[in-house]
Amino acid sequence: MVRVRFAPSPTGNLHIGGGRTALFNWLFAQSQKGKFILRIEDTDKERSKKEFVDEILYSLKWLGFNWDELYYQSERFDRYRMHADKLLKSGLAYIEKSPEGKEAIIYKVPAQKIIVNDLIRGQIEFDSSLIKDQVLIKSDGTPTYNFACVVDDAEMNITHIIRGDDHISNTPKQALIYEALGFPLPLFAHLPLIMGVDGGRLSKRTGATAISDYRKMGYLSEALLNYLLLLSWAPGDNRELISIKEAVGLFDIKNVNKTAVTFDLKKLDWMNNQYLKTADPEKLADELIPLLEAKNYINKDNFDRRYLLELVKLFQARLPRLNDFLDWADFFFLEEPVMDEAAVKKHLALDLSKELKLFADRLDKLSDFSVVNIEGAFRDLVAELGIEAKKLIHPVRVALTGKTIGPGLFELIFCLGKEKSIRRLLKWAK
RNA sequence: GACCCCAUCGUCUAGCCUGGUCCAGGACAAGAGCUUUUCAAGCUCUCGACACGGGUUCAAAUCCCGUUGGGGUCACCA
Repeated sequence: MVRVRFAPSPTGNLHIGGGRTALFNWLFAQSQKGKFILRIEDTDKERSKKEFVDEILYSLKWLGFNWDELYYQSERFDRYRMHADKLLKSGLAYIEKSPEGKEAIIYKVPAQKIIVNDLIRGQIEFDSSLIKDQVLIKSDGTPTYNFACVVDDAEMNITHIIRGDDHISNTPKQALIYEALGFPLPLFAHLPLIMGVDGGRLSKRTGATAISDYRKMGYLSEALLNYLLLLSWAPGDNRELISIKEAVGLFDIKNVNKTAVTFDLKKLDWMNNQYLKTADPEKLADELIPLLEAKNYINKDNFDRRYLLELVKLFQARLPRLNDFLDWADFFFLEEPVMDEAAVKKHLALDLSKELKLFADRLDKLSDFSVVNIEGAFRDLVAELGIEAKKLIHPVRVALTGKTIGPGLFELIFCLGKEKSIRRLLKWAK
């Protein structure tokens, strides 16, 4: 039975790289009908924080990863100690005393060739004579990463270790410890690193790094997952939109690429829009409600949900991020639209009092205020006035929304309502 | 610096294992146009890559070697 693990350290949020590692582990487990184990590597008492543990678990759930088992290294110190003592007894490790008299347990690294077969990269060779003796248990009694990691992976029967490229150089050190402890070596697969647009490591300077930041910006988890999936893996048939469920059936770890990749926000935006287009408006509305309330656009205990759903439908196909709805659709919630000065200058500089008054009047006279009738009234009016439709469409749009861009004008007027539309039109008719 | 990893359009990739069907395909971005209503939506088109040098071979993006370039690791952090 395949058993993989994702082992984050709660010294920070779950970041993009961690999310991707979790994704490939989870995907591999699902595709192999194996188990996905979560292990919190909280041996560093100073830097590990409960809030980060909570944040990581929350982000993993948001991404849709459910784990079969959960462990905390801080609860397993006796296991590490036991195995270290074993190595001490067998003479493979020794004690080193610090000037203050504290004792650390050090593993004596033997000089030998170490060959590791990587599922993605093939054979990798190392020469352990280049590796210095490794601390197993620090003088404060806590285990080091490489030691705790091996003890846990072995005791938890982990069969495949799928992790970032940056761990390649830890692999020979760990392989030696497996051997010393008498544990069988698991299989390894090292994923290429995700770089920022500057070519260096993904950092806050080059953009948001935490998974939760992307959630807060209005990215759908399905879109982020799909994007992350395509970073270093492709189904081979030129398809880009692949649901995580579908990916389970198509995924093969051997097809994962070796090259480091760049995290490109532009493509993520495109992908997010693709998912937003077909997303359930009910679900989108649920996510927007707290945000709209924070802006005082609605009162969550007293608002028209059906109306909000109409607005969501009006915008969802054109939003890169769900949160853009807040700015793009603000004029529906505000008493008066926020006017874009450049738009006013471009489309409302000329005096259109007559035309706007007439259109307001036609709207007022509609007994059935429907999209079709609104458009009909508008088309009739411009025909009578003998002007091009767009000569009036743009000014009307700006008067109503304050913006030059947005959804189709007639649906927009329908959603805005007769009264509000007329009031905003007349404001520009002297 | 030492060790390790990597190398197809600006970016993500297909092709590479099993050499010929590739003067290299797709997507994002960019540019142009269309959409008698905008664009940040949609449609169409354009631009654009096998890092370099040697081999092997009738034939190389594909195999081998080297160079260059990029990245990672060298903690009693994980």
